[in-house]
Amino acid sequence: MQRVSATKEAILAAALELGALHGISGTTMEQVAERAGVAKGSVYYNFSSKDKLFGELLTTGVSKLAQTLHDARLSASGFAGVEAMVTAMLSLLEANRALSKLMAAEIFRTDRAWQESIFALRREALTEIEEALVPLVPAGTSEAMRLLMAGGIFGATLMGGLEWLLFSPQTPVSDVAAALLFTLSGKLDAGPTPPTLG
Amino acid sequence: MQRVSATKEAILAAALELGALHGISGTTMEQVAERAGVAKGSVYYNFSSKDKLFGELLTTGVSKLAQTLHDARLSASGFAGVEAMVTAMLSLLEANRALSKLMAAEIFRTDRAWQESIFALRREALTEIEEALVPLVPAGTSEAMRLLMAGGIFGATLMGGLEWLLFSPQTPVSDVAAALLFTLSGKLDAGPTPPTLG
DNA sequence: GTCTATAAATAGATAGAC
DNA sequence: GTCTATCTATTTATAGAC
Repeated sequence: MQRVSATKEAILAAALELGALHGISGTTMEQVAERAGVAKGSVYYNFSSKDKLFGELLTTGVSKLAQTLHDARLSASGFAGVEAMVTAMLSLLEANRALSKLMAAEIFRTDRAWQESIFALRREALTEIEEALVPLVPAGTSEAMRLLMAGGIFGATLMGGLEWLLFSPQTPVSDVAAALLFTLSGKLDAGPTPPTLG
Repeated sequence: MQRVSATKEAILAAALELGALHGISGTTMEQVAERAGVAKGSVYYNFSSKDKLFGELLTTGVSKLAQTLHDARLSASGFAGVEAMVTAMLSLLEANRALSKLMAAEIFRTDRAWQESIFALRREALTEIEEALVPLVPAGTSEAMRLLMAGGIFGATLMGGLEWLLFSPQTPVSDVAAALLFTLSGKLDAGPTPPTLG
């Protein structure tokens, strides 16, 4: 009584790897079928269109990322919460390299069929970080500013993580987390300071 | 005695806008020609292939980014140098939104014809940031660690910048810079500390 | 230098046998 | 559920008139 069939799993895995290598538009359904070890007809039997296939892939992936950040945020408070989120996100990137590359390339696209749901999930992930920042920024800081900061932390982790996985994958995750957190610590770590930001 | 013809300029501009909207693989030479107001034959007269066209576009763009970071680094020392680089990069992103989106989507692709030159230029940009970090990190910090930090700062600026331009473009660049720099200040700003990083 | 027309290959998607 | 075969449209690229 498995949730999804083995064929569907194989198709999703093939699409993920090919999408990370060549982008979504650069990946053909024929290639997906070949890599999954099935015929193209079987791909269309499981996914009615290319958009549906990659939409499901990305929605699931970003959703998992948001959930990971949520769990990490609840695991610690103060700056330790941010540390936990960065570290958990790095581990997720390491365990899902293909998905990470795909996300990085697709997260700002504005012309996809699945755009709305991805944007909503991305916002969900950012909001997790933003909420962890509330007690760490000056009292008068607006939510918009906190979201920009959250975007920065998210971007630092995603790009730093991809830099790591592509160009120095032998570095242990703890070192990468330490490097990224070093650039983030300091004022955040010191707790609330007088309001100087809009 | 212009360096490039008006037609070539129009083609490059059209390719840039369309590439930012639909990705490179998702943009056709026919669309580029139409948007540039020329026939497809004229596009191929100026660029022998689609790869050459987008390769030139990206190479020029990332090169400009590296140059911008270089100039900003020389304009100030210490943490002020990092501040100058982040602010200059944000201004560049704002002035070249389409290029920014294209870069974000393409900078980690590993299957492009122009991959090597882009990777070299990206590394050049990162090295600019990395050099500015030398006097700001603990004495024993390795170059690899500094490059990871640089990747984080680069990613924070790129993603924070795109977040800004896509979702709250009314925010002035100074506020965005302040938000991103707030998360980066602190330990960096405080100068060298005892070596605790590999 | 710019155009139209077209070649040659490939894409997403469907039909229908098994 | 999975396959082969195929339809239709699109894509990169070229040829050759102007």
